[in-house]
Amino acid sequence: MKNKIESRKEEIIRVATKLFKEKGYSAVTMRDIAKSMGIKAASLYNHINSKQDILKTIIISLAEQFTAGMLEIKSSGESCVNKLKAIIKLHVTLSSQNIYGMSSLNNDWMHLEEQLPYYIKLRSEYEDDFKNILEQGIGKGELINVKPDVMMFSILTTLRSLYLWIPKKEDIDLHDLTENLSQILLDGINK
Amino acid sequence: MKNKIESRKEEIIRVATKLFKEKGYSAVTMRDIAKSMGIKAASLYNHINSKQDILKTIIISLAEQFTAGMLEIKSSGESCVNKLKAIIKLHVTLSSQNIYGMSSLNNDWMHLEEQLPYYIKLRSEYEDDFKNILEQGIGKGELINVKPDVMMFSILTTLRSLYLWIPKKEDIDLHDLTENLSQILLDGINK
DNA sequence: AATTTTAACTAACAATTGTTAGTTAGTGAA
DNA sequence: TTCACTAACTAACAATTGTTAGTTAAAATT
Repeated sequence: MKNKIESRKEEIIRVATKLFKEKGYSAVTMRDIAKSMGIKAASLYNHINSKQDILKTIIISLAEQFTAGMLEIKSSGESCVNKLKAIIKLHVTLSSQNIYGMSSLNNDWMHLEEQLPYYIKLRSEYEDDFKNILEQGIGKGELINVKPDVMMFSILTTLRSLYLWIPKKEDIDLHDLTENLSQILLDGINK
Repeated sequence: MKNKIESRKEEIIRVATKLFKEKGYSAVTMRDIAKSMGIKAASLYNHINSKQDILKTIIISLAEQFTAGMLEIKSSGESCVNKLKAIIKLHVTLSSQNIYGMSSLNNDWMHLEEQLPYYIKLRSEYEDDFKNILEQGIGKGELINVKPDVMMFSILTTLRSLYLWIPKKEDIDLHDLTENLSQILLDGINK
């Protein structure tokens, strides 16, 4: 059952994810998805339950990967600065592996229906964990004493937008990117 | 003709802008907009030409304000760091005055039709100007020598996402926010 | 008072939406 | 060979979409 080769269902989700990034969930029709695969819209329903379900699969799977990553970082016992570097790396990794899906995660989460409260819970907990790390860093004197809200917003929105930027640089080295981002986000650009 | 009081057309645009932020352009119907105003969808067409036209008005007007702001900064003769601070202030100002419209600018620009090339031109030029300032800063030794692409991406995506964050803090002082952001974006958070 | 203008309305349109029902050709297992 | 299964198809559906036409009551202008 679980083959290495892509199942038809996975293909639908992959194609849909790319279309969702280009036009947004609401502007993509089932006929668009079908046409991209060279079949008819009705045929999609042999493999998936609904359009909603495609979106849910994309978003929840990604959100849970971020949650799992944060859990590991949180309990790593590293310094706060190292935890922040690990968060940066987590975003670079997941974003580069899911450049299309990140768009739905960022822009189409409000079109989740039953799963909306669950998504919001995951996101809130992620942000709380992030903020806790920053607050500890301030408390221990590792970080400057600026409002952790503003700090988190600034860093997290940069990381959340990585998907917009990674595909533009085909030759990009992800390790370099992680290093450069860490430097910029942690130490600033001012000499 | 040009009264201080809001015209019906302006009211439509204001209401639509808010709905576009909540659900995205494609998911908002003319009947949604009309319902929010307590009238019927057909009545909207006494004041506006099309749904497209509402989006165009929102996005192009905002994009042109950013272009105008950048033009002023570019030719100010200030140091690069001060130019960057001015850009931060520009984004805080325009974002706080247009928290709903910024969402369309960021997420619904691809649904522009005739005006899409013009929008893309404005955006490219803005980013080129931004990058030039960074490159000059590096050349003069004001800024650290990291890829200006990564620097611009990091700062600009933070600034472009301000609209998501400003409304959450009702008591926010915009001057404080500008200062905090300048510190974080320019000098980092590492002590 | 007569008129034009404004801005709402109802009714309808053609196109498009997500989805279901029923059918059919091909594939692997019994 | 027979059988069940897979995955495509055509046809259709009810609902919703942006928009237009024609009407009407009130307000502004003459």
